[in-house]
This record gives sequence, C-alpha cells and structure tokens, in this order.
Amino acid sequence: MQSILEIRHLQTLLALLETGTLSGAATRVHLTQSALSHQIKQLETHYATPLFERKTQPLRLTPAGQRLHTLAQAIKELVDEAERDVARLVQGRAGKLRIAVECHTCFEWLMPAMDVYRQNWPEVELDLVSGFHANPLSLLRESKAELAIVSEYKKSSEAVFHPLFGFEIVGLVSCLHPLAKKDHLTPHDFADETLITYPVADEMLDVVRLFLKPRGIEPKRRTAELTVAILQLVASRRGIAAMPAWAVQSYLQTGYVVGKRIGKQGLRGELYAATNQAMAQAAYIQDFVATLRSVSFNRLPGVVAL
Amino acid sequence: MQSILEIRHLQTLLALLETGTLSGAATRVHLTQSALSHQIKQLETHYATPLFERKTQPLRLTPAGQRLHTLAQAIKELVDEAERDVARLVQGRAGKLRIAVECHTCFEWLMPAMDVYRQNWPEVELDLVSGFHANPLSLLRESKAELAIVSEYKKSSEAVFHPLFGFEIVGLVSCLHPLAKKDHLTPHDFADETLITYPVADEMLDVVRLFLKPRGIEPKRRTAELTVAILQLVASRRGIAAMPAWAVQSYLQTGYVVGKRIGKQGLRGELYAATNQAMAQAAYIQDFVATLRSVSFNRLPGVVAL
DNA sequence: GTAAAATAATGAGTTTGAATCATAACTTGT
DNA sequence: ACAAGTTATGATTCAAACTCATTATTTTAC
Repeated sequence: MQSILEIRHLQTLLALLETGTLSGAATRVHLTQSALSHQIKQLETHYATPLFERKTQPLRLTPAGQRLHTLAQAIKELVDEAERDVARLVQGRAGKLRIAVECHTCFEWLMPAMDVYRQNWPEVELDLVSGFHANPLSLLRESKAELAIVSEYKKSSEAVFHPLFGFEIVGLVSCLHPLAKKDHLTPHDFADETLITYPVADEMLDVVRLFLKPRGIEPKRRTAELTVAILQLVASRRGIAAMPAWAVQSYLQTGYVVGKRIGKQGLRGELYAATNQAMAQAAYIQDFVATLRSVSFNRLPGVVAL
Repeated sequence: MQSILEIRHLQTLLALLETGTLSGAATRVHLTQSALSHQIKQLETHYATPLFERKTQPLRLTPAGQRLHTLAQAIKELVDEAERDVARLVQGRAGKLRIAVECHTCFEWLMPAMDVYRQNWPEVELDLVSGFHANPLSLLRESKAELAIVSEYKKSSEAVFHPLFGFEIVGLVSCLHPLAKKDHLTPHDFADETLITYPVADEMLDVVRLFLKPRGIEPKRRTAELTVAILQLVASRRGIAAMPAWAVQSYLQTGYVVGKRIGKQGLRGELYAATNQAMAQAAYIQDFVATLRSVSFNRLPGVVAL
C-alpha cells in the first residue's frame, strides 16, 4: 500500500551496481551479504517483481530494477548536494585544504578525486604539500597541512584516521623469471633478488615493513622514481618489486610482468586519510574523504571498504 | 559522519509544513507527536543546527530547514514518479477508472484531484458515473464503476475501504438567528427548524443519520441542489443546514451565516474510497486514492487523516 | 494578566524490524 | 565433479524507532 522505500535501499542498489555482486555491495556499505539479500527481497515482494537477474554474470537489472537504480542515482545527487548546502549554511564558508601525500602511486586516484571535489566545493583552496615527507602526521601537527594520506592506522589523541580503502599488494616479477611459476612468493624468495622500490624510507614500504623486516630478510635494493620505470626494470629482470594491485593492473595486461601473491595469504595494504581533531568536524573535509572513497571505489579494481 | 537521512525524515518535514504543527504532522503520517519530535531532534543534532524556529506562529523554517524541505519536495516528486513507472512496468497498461460519487460537495476536491491524477496517468480512462446513486457499492459489484466515494465504513468481504479523511460537520444558521448565540446545537434545536439539505436519501445525510434520527427528531425539511442555494436559504432564515466545514469555510467569511458545532462534541464525518478486492491491488487505483488524500489535505481546511 | 488549552520536549520503556549468524542452495570455473 | 564463490533462508539478536506518560512551553481566551 504505502511506499516502504528508504534511502538505505537506494544506497544498496547503487553499491550493487558498482560492485557487481551482492557480497561486494555488502562490504561497500558495511553490512552483511545477508542483510542486503533481505533488503532486496523486501523491495521485490513490495513491488511484486524481481529487481535483478540472478544466475547471470555480469549482473543485470530487470526493467523495474533499472528504474529504481536511475532513481537512486538521481536521489544520491540531490541528497549529497543538499547536505553540502546545509553544511555550508551551518559552518559558514569552508577553508583551506592542503594535502600531504607520502604515497607515490596515490596520485592516480587523488587527482581525479580532487577534480570531482573542486566542482562541489569551488571555494575551498586545494593544495598539495610539495615533496614527500617522512612523517606527514607532523605536518598536521604543525598546521602545514589539513589532511595526510597515510598507510597505517596509529592510535593517536591528536590525529583522526579516516579509513579510505584496503587492497592487495602484489609481487612483480618478469614473466621469464623462475618465480613466475610459483603460486605465491615467500620471504625467502626475496632474499636473493634485488628489490626495486620508490626512493622512500623503509617504513613507507609495506613489503619491507610487514613482510621482510619481521623475518629479518634484507635483500639488495634499488630505487626508481616512477612506476613505469620500476615496471621496466622488473621486465628487464633487474629485480622484483611490490606494488598495489590497483596501481599496476594495466601494466600486467601486457604480460611481460606478472603479479604474484606475497605470502600465502597475500599482503594487504590499507590507506587512511588523517586529519587533526578540529578538521575532522568540518563538513568540507568530511566530504573530501567521502569523495576520495567513492572515486577510488569506482576507478580502482579490487579495492574494498575498510 | 555518514548521512542518517532517510525518506521517513523527509516525509515528516513535508507533513510539518503542510500542517503547520508537529502534532498535525503526526496524525498526517500516522505517528505520534513524540515520534516526530524525536525524529527532528535527531536531524538537528546530526546537522548541528535547528531546523525550525519554535515559539513562532506560523511555523518558520531555518535556512537549513528550508534547504532540507526543498530536498524533500524534489525527492517526493522523483520517488512518486519512479514508483508509478515501476507499477506500469509490473502491472502493464492501466485500465479504466469510473468513479461513483454520492456526495454533492465532494466535487470540490474531486475535480482538482482528477486533474492532478490525469497528469500522472494519462492512459487511464477517467470517468464519472453520472447521477447519484442510493447505493454506490452496488455499482462496484455490478462492475459499473471501479471506485466509489462513500461516507461510511462497512465491513464487507467484497469491497475494500480506503480511508480518505475525517472532518467536522458544522451547523449553519443565519447570524441573526437566536441559535447563533449558542455554543453548540442540540438535537432539540433542530426540532422547530426547517432542515435544508441536498435532495438525497436520509442515509446519505450524516446529521440525520447520526444526530437526529437516533434521538427520534424529525424536523421539517426542504431541499436544494446547490451548496450556494442552501447557504442563501440559511442566510434568508428559511431554515438551518449542516455541511462539512471544509465545504463552507469561504462562505462563512462573509459573516451572514455562522457555523455552529453540532452536539457538545461536534459531529464528525468521514469519507472513504471503496473499491472491490481486485481493483485495490492495482497501482493506478492505489495512486488515485493517494492523490485524493494529498489533494484534499492540501486544499481543504481542517481535514485530518483517518 | 491569569487560567485554560494546545503544542512541543523529554526520558523511560516497549516493540518492531533490520541486521547478524549459521547454514543451505545454487552457479561457475577448473 | 569438486571447489570456490555467490546468493537465499530462517532463527536469533539487537538497535533504534516509536509509544507512553509527563513536564515544559506557547497560544488563546476570558
């Protein structure tokens, strides 16, 4: 009789189409697969029609599902815009947003996210804090940046960590390399190789910090500034590397370099946006974090919500 | 952090502005005043701003409240439209809609409602079953109408009754008449007067059916076809009448005729849309009923949800 | 100006229904 | 054909939405 539709349902529909599976959508909206299954079933009984074809890959919506998905998109637009306006009304004009980045590859999703954000908050002064910093959190403390992209969650009374996304870090080896045959790479596989990395401190390198250091393994090292350069060196069998899966997906298509799981379980990386307490309250900052998340989810393959 | 906004909140906001009070909005959406108060407080703490100014009559929204109200209107539009589309997709082309009306005054809100409805369901053949019928329910049974406007809820296995709204029936007397001094009219006040009504069966006249008949009072009678005519006769002291408050509100402004409460508690009337079981399932019928409700609520003063 | 009526706010208590858990039923790819 | 991945289902749990009962506040009436 009456409409039971809530925004929650529409968010589910959006996540469903973005991820392509119910379980994917579930992690995206921080609920269980079961919850979403029940949710959609409720809609389907209410509208007396299925909303998507099961048993098909890729996922396909029925016409009714399509219509509701269109609605969901429109409504998300409107709600987001309205909430930005309310934030502006309540908190007044927004301020500066200087971003400190310690992660080379991050520019891949940071740039498009900033482009989107600029549309919504034209009055915010966006800036990148130039250079790479051993400890970007200190920049927050010294008020030289409002936000830092970091790869580790540290319990802290000063900084607030906003989870961005999780991903897999893959080992990169030439397709001709003997290691290319293995199912996954062990710490010892690195021992006799040259590890090619960005020229940054070891604490910024998840392979070293989480995988090699704990086992006391210290391979020969070599650095390169650019992702392409590292990939070229790997292809030329000058060493092996480790990179976020999302950063190298396109290179792997060529076949010269292959991605290997690191350790039996694989090596997971995470990214956070850190701000200080005060900034964490500001809507224009919160919305930037939200933008980072949604842009990353939509552009990067294989990233998951934290 | 994340948006807590749900459509439920937006409906509350809409009802709040339509009725002008929280408690009014509460009956409109079939919740308690307390529920809405809590709901709005939740929004206000979430957005860290009041949404409407208390201690003011009439109700005024804050800028943030305004913004959310605008959002609510836009979203209601979109959702309604989408749900109509889904209904069309699921149930196929809609059919005929012939309306039987037993109530003279009803045309006042029926016409504008039909106009609104025609926009949304252009393919539905709208029709009024001509003339007035002693028993409009029999027209449903005989498939001569899809919907009947009736003033009584009857337990029935065939018909489904959709509540439209409740209202007060006021007694109309000349401002010069001695009864105009009274706080309210008693059954006996009618005994020595001429009761002016539409020319329909007594069962259709709530004053007679619910107020006079039970006390065995049978005043002199006179009929007139048109509301204006009845009002003129009352003004000319040719008798007294009883009409829905919403139907005579504008006439009462002139001051020649005054509206009196009927009985100590006042006399309440109700209206229902009756359909048969099958039609009650059809979305194009359900939406017609919804349109009747919302148009009536918005045009007629003093009507309440049932 | 005060009393009465109406409206809103508040906090405790209850209930509903949305989410989880645990598991079964399917699909799909190797 | 079996394993891996995905969806469905029913019972249970739990949170939050609503109601109830009451107090506070505002409006209206006299």
